[in-house]
Amino acid sequence: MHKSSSNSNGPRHANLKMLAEYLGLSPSTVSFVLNETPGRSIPEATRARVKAAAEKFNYRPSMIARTLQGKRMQTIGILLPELGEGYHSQVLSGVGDLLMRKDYFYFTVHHRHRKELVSAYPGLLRARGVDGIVAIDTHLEEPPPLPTVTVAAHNPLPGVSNVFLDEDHAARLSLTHLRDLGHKKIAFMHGQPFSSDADTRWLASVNAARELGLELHEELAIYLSKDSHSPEISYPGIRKLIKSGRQFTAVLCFNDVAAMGTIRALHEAGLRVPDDVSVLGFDDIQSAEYQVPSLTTIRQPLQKMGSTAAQLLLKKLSGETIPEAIQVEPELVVRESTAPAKDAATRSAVYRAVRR
Amino acid sequence: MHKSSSNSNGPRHANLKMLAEYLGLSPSTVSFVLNETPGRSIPEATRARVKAAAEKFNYRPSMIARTLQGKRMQTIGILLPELGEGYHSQVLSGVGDLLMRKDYFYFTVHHRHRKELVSAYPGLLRARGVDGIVAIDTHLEEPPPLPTVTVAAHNPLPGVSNVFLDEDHAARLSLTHLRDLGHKKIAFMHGQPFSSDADTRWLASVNAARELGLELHEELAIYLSKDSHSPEISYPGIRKLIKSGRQFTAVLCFNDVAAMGTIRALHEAGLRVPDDVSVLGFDDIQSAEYQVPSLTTIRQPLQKMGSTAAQLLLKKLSGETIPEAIQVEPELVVRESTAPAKDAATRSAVYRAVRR
DNA sequence: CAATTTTAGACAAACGTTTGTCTAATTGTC
DNA sequence: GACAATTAGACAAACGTTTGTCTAAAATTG
Repeated sequence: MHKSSSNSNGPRHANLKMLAEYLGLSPSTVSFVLNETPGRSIPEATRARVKAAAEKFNYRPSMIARTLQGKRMQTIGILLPELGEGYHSQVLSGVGDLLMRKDYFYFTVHHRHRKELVSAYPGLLRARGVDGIVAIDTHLEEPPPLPTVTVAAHNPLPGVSNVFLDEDHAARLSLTHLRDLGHKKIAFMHGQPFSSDADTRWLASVNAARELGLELHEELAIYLSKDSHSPEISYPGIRKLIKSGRQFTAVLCFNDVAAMGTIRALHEAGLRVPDDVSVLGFDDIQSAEYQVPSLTTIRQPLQKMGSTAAQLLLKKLSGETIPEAIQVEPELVVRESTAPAKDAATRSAVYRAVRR
Repeated sequence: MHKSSSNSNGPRHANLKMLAEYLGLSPSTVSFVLNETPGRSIPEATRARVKAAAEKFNYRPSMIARTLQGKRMQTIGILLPELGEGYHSQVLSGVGDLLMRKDYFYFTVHHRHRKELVSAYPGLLRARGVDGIVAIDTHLEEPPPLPTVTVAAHNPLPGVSNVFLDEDHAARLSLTHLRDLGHKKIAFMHGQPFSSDADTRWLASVNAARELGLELHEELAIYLSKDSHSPEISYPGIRKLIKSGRQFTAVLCFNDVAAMGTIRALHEAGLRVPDDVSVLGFDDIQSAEYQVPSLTTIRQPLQKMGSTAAQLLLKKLSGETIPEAIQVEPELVVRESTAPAKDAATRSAVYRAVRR
């Protein structure tokens, strides 16, 4: 049970005291040299000796002890719903990349939308000395006890900056594209209720549709509910829609993953994309470009949203004032999964053929 | 520049001393109660008072201070080449999931295969108090100064356990499948040199091919080199192969992502998968199932490899002896991207047609 | 040369815990 | 009732840093 010397059996690891003793100096002096503390006069000769010794013993100051002194740990905590592929991991990668570039380390904690976890984690992170928090697509009930920046927040919180997509712009981009291709009967998808974007995106679509003079048929709405990040989320909904016999020439998907499931469901029903039905994705995740057919989609700059959030948090930590709302712009990426709508007659024929 | 009260202006956060003062007890007594330290007699009444106060002030002991005392931080560091989608993030998700279940936290650090980073990170992690390291697909030159478990290690290291796939089994599975479908002219892919699996997988394929009486033509070999995790890695290689006019009826891909690029390249050349060419993936990443056509692939239990590695590390940390080599078994997942080989005559005709 | 300033560094407190040792009061035993 | 044993808790050292205060020696000034 005891561990005497957990791994290497050397004399633990070099610390300030050992270094000081070896050099015949006091720990404080060594500390001054290594931190280049201003206002302390240490001759160059001594500085050199100290640095050489630090190098020799591969000394690395304990962040732990340093943090106990009230200094920054250079560490932040990232809260997100889920590990694995898709939206979250893209944002995470943006956050992580920037943090590493700035010599920050980070904890990743996932909560699967469970309230107890979401509320417990900030405290646990604080106990581990993190300086701040980035929360991605996470429903925070109250501002955490640490400087925080959110990405795709579920609700505005005082003192917490939020990085989010311009959903109105996104909705206009996607619906304009479909309208220009002649689509009128468009199936819509509503994201899972636990997704922060679900309602705003839906609302934005409704507004944009009205603006563009497109009708929105409730019978063509698909409500996602499955808590999954694989394409199966949209599969049953699309199958049901196909079986219902209702006509549609395009599907506006909640995200690219849902678009993949949609394409597969259509494919299995003998409907070709984009010849028979156009499919529009959302997010532009990495694999969107390499699907067959490649996905036309609304690109969210996910990595950039992540890095922006991280950057803002670091600024906040260094005392700067940062804006509360940071809106980023989407972009329409036209690929193969959308095409001009067929006229009604052709469509009906296809439908009859397909439904047997 | 100074920060007086970085965030909330309350009296910082509850600590042992404050709690003790409030209760009229010494910090040690409070500590004994909260940690249920055995061998200390504290009457139930006092215990209740302490617990109530801790609750009231939302007291959370500082892991920092605790770790300084030599206790475990309940934190591990995860080393991997890259953030984002694919192989690494699946393994990461397995590791992260298990760690969170065990109330461990973790740092993720990525190094992009850069040597200086790989060698610097273990020390930096130690300075932050991590108890151990999981290194995924990472080329470690020497055993880190902390208990370590690797996944898909590049080279064996003394005292470091490694979780890896049974590549011979995998090669037999894939080549048997292709042989049974009648494929003889099979294009092979060699992974990027920085990928730990590249050589072993190649060698395993060569061996399995010999075993099964399949010939391996060097002209049908594709060498990946691009440091990317998008399907573009295989795209140029396949295009070149097609242009060369060499005949092949199947492509054995290094991974699913490469398979996606392969399918796309074939598709663009007017070759249908699996009708004209069968494509076999490797890994079975989440989206493999939802490609069109869905990928036949060799499943690596990536999540499980991650969780196994994490589990082993925790065991090691608690003093148990763990095996040095943990081999996991692959599984053939047959989907749509492979089909019986067409006979040579048909193939040639197709080729002529395609090449114009 | 005496007085002052600067230099080079030591010393000690503090950060928030854990834990070994100590003590006063209470309880139990004969 | 005298003694021992137990109970309830205090006290202090330690972990590895940082940092404010102090001091002896050296250098500068008049």
